[in-house]
Amino acid sequence: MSPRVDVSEQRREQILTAAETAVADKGLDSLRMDEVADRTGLSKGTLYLYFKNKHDLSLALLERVLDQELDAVEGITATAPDAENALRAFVDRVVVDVERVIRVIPISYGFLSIAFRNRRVQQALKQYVRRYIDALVPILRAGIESGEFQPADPEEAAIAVASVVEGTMLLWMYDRTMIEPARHIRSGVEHLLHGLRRRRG
Amino acid sequence: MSPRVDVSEQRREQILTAAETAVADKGLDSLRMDEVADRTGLSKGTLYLYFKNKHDLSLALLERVLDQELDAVEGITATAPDAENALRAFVDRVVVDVERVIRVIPISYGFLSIAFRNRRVQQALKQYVRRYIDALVPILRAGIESGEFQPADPEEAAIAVASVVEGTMLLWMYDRTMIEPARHIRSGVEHLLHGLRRRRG
Amino acid sequence: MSPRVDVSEQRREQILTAAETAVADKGLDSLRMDEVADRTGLSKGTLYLYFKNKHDLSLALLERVLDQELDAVEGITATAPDAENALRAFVDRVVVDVERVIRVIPISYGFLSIAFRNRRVQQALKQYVRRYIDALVPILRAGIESGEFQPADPEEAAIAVASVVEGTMLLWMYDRTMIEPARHIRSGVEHLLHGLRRRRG
Amino acid sequence: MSPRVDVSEQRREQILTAAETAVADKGLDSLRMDEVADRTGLSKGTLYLYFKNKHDLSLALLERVLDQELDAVEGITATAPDAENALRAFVDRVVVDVERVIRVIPISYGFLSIAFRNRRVQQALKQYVRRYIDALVPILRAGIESGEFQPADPEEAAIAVASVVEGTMLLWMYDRTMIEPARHIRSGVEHLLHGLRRRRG
DNA sequence: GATGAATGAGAATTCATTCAT
DNA sequence: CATGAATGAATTCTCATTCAT
Repeated sequence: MSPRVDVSEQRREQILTAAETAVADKGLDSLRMDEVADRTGLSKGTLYLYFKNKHDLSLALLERVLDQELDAVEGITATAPDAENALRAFVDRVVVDVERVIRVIPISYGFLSIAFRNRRVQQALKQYVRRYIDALVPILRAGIESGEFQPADPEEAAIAVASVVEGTMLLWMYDRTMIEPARHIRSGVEHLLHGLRRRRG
Repeated sequence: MSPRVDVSEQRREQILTAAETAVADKGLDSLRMDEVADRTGLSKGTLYLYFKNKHDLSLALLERVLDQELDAVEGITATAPDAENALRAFVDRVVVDVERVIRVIPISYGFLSIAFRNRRVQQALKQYVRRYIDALVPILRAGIESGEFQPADPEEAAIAVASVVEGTMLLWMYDRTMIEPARHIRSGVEHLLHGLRRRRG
Repeated sequence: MSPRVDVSEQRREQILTAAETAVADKGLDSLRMDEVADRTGLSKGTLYLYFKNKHDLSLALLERVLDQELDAVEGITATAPDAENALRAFVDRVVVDVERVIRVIPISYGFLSIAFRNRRVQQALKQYVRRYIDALVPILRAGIESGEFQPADPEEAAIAVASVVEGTMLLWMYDRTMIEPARHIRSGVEHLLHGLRRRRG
Repeated sequence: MSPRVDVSEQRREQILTAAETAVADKGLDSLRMDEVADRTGLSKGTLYLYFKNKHDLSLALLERVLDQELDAVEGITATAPDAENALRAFVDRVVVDVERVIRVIPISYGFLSIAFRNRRVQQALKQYVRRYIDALVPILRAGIESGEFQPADPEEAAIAVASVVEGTMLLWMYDRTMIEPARHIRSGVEHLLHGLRRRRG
């Protein structure tokens, strides 16, 4: 809204974008400051004007990746008529940007191993799950409260859905030929839905 | 088959065990040949008698971790009376071993980002999923064929179960306070079971 | 001579004062243009309008420190009745601003190691000693010529006095608990005085 | 005495010697790890096997310089018949290796500015003064107790002597043409001696 | 087989200096 | 005059790998 956009913030984004591409191309452990500089067209020294050190840049990258991920997830406005369709809408949305996800998901995985030791990583990851689950709980609660779903703990159900989504993605990382993310996420969630659904008669 | 176990194989195991502990303590990216040598009590040069280079050692480590994981999973002899209880036995076994898993799981995650670029890593991970699913399929097929479960694709159902197990574990890595692996793996699988179960009447 | 002090000169002083504080706080080798800019409130570029480069700034700093030091020393108007008391007045004056000295003395010391290699530093330091000794020689010469002191070379005696003063200060830098500058400078000079004094009888 | 000399200690010495020469040639602030490596004929990496980092190497250098200095000072066995001649012997010895001193003294000076901030430097410098004074006190005490010198505090007198020696050296660093260390240290100490001496008659 | 001292290519980081605005 | 973002050469430091013993 301000007439002059903060150049500094643009630079950070520019650098993070370059870093993200570099990581997507070569892996987190092959990330080199030199290469980030090259890809931005900036000099190496400039990177250090915006990030204290390489570690700091990496963490900022993780945070940005998770944020974008959450933006996608939270942006799902369930305009669906019922919980079941809301959940399907959710899955559709997740499945739609599987392409983007595959580029950046390994970034998060690369950080899992330091999550125990680094509070900032820990915070970022925790917040991610928290918000992810928080996006799902209302849908499930609505279904349970309306009687569309069987009685259940909404958070546990949300965690089940999230684990199917994230777990399938993970299996897909393991084997990209065996797992088809769109299909298997859908079928997994359908199985859950089937279990959740109230039986008539 | 020789009565005398190859000393050389013992050495490899000794080294891999040291490396595994090192990675569990400090993360894959902080793995140093120096430290492996220290933890083994061997000299640095000796490591190179048993592994071509660091990369080779890391891959051997990944393979060993996945193998041990599979040994646990495949060792589950379903002596259960029906598919439902066989699945529960499976989950119980997985859950029992969560302590060990948490130590070594980040090792696999650390390799996910290389999987695209390294065929040997890719093979190891693929095989892991393949065998994991292969351990589940028979249980589900039996249930479906016996009419205990509703008609479904056994492999898809197996993938759903696997994704719940692995996905919950992943979420747990993200947030160890929010997720309780034993409880949430069980409740996730119960939701699936509920969906799979054939409705009577 | 212009009624209006040169703004430019004010800026230089402002910068040198900031630099002096920075050096006092963190040592000469930790002096950073960045920090001088910060402490001045000026921009880094501006520093280069007033000093050709960092080296130039450092030298100006040395010269200013030595000048201030000399101002203090030369400002001692010996209104004393005799040489002995003139010398005591000198010491009193030196001792009085030990607090200021301790802040800036390390600055000179930091330059000693460059003195061999840099003519300008050398000139500044030489001039300092020259004027320091020149401030003392008249006092000692007066004492010697009046018969108050024994026959001696006035310059050698002046150097002895200066070495006690500067040497005690140096020892004090080495160990601030063992040496008390005021007390030990005084006692050192008293020993010299005692030796200089003409014996009666 | 052990049949096999510790190579590791030799290497440290070798490195420190190279560093000392480098510092003597170009000043402490121009010390480069690269150059030390070149001068030793070792590789850069090797330096880091023996010293944690550059700072650590510098401190070891300071410690070695001060130790050698003290070895020289403490090695003065006063076989002199009286205190006065013992003191002269002391001065003679100091004066004799002025050549070596001039090479290494600026090293200590370079550290004075961080003495406030670094405990290890502080300890090294403190110990230096302590041992320096401790080498002088016995001579002066003997003279005072035997009645050769006038009543005085032996430590204060020792500090006076030390300040003349170190102070003259310092002035000499300031101006190498004006000060002749041998001559002016001698004349300074003679003035002190004259003051200390008991007057007859 | 085993050792561990030495290596050196490669990466991160620093900071005086410049220059377009 | 003043600015401060950008630079990049210079330096420190790391660590997998080798090899003489």
